[in-house]
Amino acid sequence: MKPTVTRRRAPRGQGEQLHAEILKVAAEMLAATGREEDVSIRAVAERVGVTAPSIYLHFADKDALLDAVVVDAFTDLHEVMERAAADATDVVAALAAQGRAFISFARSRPEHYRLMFMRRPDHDLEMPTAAELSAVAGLSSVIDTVRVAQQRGIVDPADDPVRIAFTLWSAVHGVAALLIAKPHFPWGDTDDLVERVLAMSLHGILAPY
Amino acid sequence: MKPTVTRRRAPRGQGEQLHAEILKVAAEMLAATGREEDVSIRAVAERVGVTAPSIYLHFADKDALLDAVVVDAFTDLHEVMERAAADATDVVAALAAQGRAFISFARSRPEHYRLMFMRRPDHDLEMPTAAELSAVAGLSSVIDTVRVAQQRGIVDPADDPVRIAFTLWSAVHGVAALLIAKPHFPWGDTDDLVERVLAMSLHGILAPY
DNA sequence: TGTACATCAGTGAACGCGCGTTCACTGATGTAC
DNA sequence: TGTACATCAGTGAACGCGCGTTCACTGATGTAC
Repeated sequence: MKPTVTRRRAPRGQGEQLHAEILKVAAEMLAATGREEDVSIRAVAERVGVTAPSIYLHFADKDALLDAVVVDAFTDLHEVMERAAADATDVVAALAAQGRAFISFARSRPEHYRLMFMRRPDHDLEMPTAAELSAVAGLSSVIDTVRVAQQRGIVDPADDPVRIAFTLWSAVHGVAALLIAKPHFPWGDTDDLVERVLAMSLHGILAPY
Repeated sequence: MKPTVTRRRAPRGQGEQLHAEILKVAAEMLAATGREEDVSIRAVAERVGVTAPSIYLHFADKDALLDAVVVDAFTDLHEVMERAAADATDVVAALAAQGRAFISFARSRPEHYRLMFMRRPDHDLEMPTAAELSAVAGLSSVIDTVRVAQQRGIVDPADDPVRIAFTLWSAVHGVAALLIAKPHFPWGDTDDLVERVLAMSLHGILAPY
């Protein structure tokens, strides 16, 4: 049971350090191996250089560990979306940029994305929790952009910005999820497909009302 | 290891009967329990009224069994899509009907849909196979409808109907997949969301070119 | 400055579990004579 | 028509596996005196 890589034991107040390292390794392994099931408590422990039971000093159980990874990913996504909107010069460009950013986040971290948006819903059955709220937060920047578009009269101001955002979200999630799930499908130029989805969605939303 | 439900042994030429029954039970269990991992060889065998090893008389291994379920589901989807197009009165209505049919197939058989379109891609790494080809087939009726729309001049005839179909597919998959993955999310009226996605997509596709 | 002691981060061994799969077999079914 | 036999659908027991998790513990670290 001895981990192959040994590490120095943390000094007194430093328990947090191992917590962070476990989290980082779990996220890395998930991204690398690509299979949620392969990120076992034992494997994470070994990679960190610690025995399996010591994981439980920092996380209640395996679900808690994965949840923490997901929360981190939601935070990252939120940041990415905010930045995309900030860099754009006009509203329509901002919406397109956010869509593009969302999809490229998904494609660059497919296994994180999978846990965030494609996982079986057993987990959030009981609780809306941090992860769920962050998901909403990830959306919040799109909702903001839609609101601006409404103020400019580019999008129907009488409509509900939240539902418009959900609609756009569906489209970008669709292409992202398909590309992740079926990478060997004969898509042709995938970037072109992404652009087509964005163009279709924006045309559809901006259509004269 | 004795199955709790006993069944008559199949007469000589009738080996096929058990094959079909295993397939049916596997599909049912998948739909009912909702978790791919819970559909174990042992559980299927018990439900059929047979011991686990006899599954191997009919399917090479667990993957082969699940693949067979998926192939069946693709066949059903293809049928649903064809029928939706046939019942519509004009091309635009046909496209909308196909989108609606696709999404409602997904929502009525979420676990089958998950295996069809949301599964980790390990499986089709080596082979495009029956399942993949059926997926294309499921799409083929949409491609046909798009072609008709192009002939009528409703959609840009210079564009590639296959890529247009992929784009539409992304949108409908998006809303279907989100509703399946996050049933507890505060969507509001989900049917309204579906209609919005369809309206947006069709507007986007039919936009004056 | 030196020693006894409390703290608590991390260990090692073990648990029970259900899984997919294998293997040598059994015994009902159908056939040949 | 009756009997010996071949076929092959299905059985029962066992395999090795990796998993999440528990529990009593150890021993380095820091503190009190």
